[in-house]
Amino acid sequence: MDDELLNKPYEPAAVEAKWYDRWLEKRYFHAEIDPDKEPFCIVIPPPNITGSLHMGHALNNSLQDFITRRKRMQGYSALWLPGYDHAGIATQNVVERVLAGEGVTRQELGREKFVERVWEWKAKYGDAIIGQLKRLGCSCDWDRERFTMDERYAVSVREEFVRYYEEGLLYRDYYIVNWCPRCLTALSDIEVEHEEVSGNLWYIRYDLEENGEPIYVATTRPETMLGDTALAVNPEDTRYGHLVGKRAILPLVGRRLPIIADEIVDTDFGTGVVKVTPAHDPNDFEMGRRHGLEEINILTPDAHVNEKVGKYEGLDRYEARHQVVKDLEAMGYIDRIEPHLHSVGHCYRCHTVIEPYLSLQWFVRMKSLADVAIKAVEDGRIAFTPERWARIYFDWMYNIRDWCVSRQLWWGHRIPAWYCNDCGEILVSREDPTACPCGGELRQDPDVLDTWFSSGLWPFATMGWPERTADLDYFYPTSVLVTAFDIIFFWVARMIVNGLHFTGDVPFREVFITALVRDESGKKMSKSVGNVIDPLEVIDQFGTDSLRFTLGNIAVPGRDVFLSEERIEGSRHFCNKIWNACRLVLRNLADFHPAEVDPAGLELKLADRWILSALQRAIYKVDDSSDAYNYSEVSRALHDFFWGDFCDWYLELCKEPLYGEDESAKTAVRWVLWTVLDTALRLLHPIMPFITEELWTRLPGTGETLVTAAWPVPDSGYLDAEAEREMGYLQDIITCIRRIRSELRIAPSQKIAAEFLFQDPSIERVARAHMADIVSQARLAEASFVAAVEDPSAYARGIAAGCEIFIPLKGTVSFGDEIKRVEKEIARLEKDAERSRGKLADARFKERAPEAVVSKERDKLAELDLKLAKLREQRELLG
RNA sequence: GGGCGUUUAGCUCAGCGGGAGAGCACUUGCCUUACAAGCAAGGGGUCGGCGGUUCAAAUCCGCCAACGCCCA
Repeated sequence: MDDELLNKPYEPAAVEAKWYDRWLEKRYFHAEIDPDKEPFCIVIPPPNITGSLHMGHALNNSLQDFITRRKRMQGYSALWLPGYDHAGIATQNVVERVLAGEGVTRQELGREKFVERVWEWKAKYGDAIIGQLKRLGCSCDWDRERFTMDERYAVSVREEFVRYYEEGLLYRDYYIVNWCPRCLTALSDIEVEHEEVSGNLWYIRYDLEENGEPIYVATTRPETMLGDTALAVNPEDTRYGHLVGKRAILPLVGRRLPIIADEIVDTDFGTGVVKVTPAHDPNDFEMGRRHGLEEINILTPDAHVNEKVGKYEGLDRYEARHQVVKDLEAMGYIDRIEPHLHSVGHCYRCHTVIEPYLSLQWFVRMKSLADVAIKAVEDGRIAFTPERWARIYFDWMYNIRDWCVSRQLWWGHRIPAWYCNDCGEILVSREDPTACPCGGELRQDPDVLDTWFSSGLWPFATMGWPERTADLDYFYPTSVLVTAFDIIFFWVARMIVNGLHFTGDVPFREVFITALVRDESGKKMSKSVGNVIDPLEVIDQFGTDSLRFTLGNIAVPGRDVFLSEERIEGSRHFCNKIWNACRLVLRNLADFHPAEVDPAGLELKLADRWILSALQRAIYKVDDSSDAYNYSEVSRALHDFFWGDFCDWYLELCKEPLYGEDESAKTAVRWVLWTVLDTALRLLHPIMPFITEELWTRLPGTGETLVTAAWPVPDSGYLDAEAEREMGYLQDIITCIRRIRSELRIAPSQKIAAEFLFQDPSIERVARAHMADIVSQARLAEASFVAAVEDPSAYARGIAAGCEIFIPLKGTVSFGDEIKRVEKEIARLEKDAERSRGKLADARFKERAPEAVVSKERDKLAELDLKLAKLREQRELLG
């Protein structure tokens, strides 16, 4: 063959570089609005611009590409809309870290300069991410690439804010929020990660004002006592009923604290009396509002004690804790200290301990929005796969709380609210206002919006909403969202809420929740642990298709997946197998013209009919499993068909006619080879786009690209149960002889004679008709048919489907080996026979089990008994 | 505290009511003209434990244990 590429093992790098550029050049990935086609649309979960893509992205995007490519081949106008997310807090942190390396803080740089720096960062990493998606082979429509901070996208976000405000669903309030003292911003409830931390329970004595009666109060955060404005007990708690309505003295501070009764107090916690610090605990805050308590904020935004508590001012919260405890102890107010395990919230971006903090923030009123969103999933307009994730969604939605959307950051969508310095009026509008109606001076809210507030518009803002664009008309609602479970609350739920609210329709019809990728020891891959496998390194080493096939292979729905290099290597072997099989076929199809062949006129032999039948089954299986989002099954079906059926059996069996003299047989085989490869490469394309493209375009009579070629449709006319059954006999006979050869250590180069004694005439007919195949595959010198064997002890004796096979033991073979072989076989069959006999001896089995099951069992036992009889006879003859 | 998931061959995992499977690793024999990144054959498992349903359970149900995750 004169083609250099095909003379070597598969080299992914050259093939990948060649094809992706060509695909772009030809704009195959561009989705047109075509009324004659059904639309299919996926919007990418926009990766953060904080850095590069990890293995989770590789999995997620490989699967999206699989889905999109298959739909495109099925004739849909398939749009995969790409983009990335500005990721406010995460990106701001990353850039701040870079600045820190230069010895500058963002405050020193100033807001404007800082934001410029972030844009520079975005330019660099946005490109890097796109480069990675391209290396992965992603067939995104790059003409429609979007970024959540695009000017056009900002219009959508502004519209969202204004509409929510106008509808009364957005409000501004002093409220206790989750505050990150390092990021210096408010966070929403779900941006807080709770962790069990071992701390202490400090029992502090408060004295009753009227008579000095001691009241013991347990707390995990003694420093907050500085902001206490009450003590509380449960109204049902008989131990403390007499205290309610009286007052206690706050140690160190001397403030008089009312003692209140509130149902929220847990009688089992500590002593049953709790301190109430409305400005520093969410429960206390609620209690405080119910009872009209004073809210005393004792901390600065960076969690240092503020000027309200003279002596401790300037201490950070942990120094303050230490000092407060020390002082209390010195004054005899500490009753005891117990070790205590409790849950502490941490910032999901920087892992600093969260401080519940009173501040003025913007909130979205969620209840009514959530009700609509719940209904959409309940009535099936949106379906989750795997289904159980819907429950996670419901649980969260049912217990929804108002969403704090303002962030004290610089990187993000600026809140479109202006405050009048004179009259205090709040203006929220689509256009920037210049002055207050009262004539007063305006200042814009300095804060930005939660990133998820903007990404919650992704499926339709990317298509131009609030304008009614042609893209929205055609592609919206999108078809399926492919993402990981960890952002169901952050993102999936909010897109559903926004989609229903603003477009009146669901944003997507299905949500496919993919697995999380873990390393080989089961840990979540993370940079800090250092166990990440970089997708690009894997691609460099093994090729994109190997990585994609591996990711598909391990993608069992509903389970986290483990990735190891060994596994990827296995996929590389599969690539190479495909490559080499195609080399064999291609070198024999050089002058083959499929268009000139009339399939109806071909004389198909058993192996041809069998492989065509298996091919149809592979199509059915790939279709069913793809529709069920079970990519592990898809890749297994492809692997088993291509390697197990096509390479191991058909390619070996086809050589005889392929290299033979019979022209019509040759034509038939060449047509089958062509057909199987053509179809198999189409089936493989969505998961292994590069290698299949390279090989398919080399097949005679195909086309310039597989990207837009038609997806195979199974032809039930080729399903052939008879061929499958008969091929099974041949495989059984061939394997039986090979096993004898192997166990008797007969070298492959040594051709041997075999005598066949048939019990089953129908099998005999098949075997006789295909004896040439048996001879070639089992490496026989000659085959003969006998009615009986004179001296069986001179033979190795194999029992296959419907026949006995005798192989002369001419001296070269040890009788001892044959005895061992036969004994082993007997032992194995006996186990099966015993179980089968037991079943059939059970009257209730015969009564109640379906007839088909019973007769199958009977046949099985009869066959086993027959085989056993022959083998036992052989064992005795061998002495 | 509430919920979910996992437990099958040495390793990683499929299978989820009727004959225990794959890949890797291991053993044996092979450079057989597509492929040694390969071919052929083989060894290896009371399917976490206990109980139940069923003619039949790795598969369905209950309890328990271990590990992991989510929510509070």
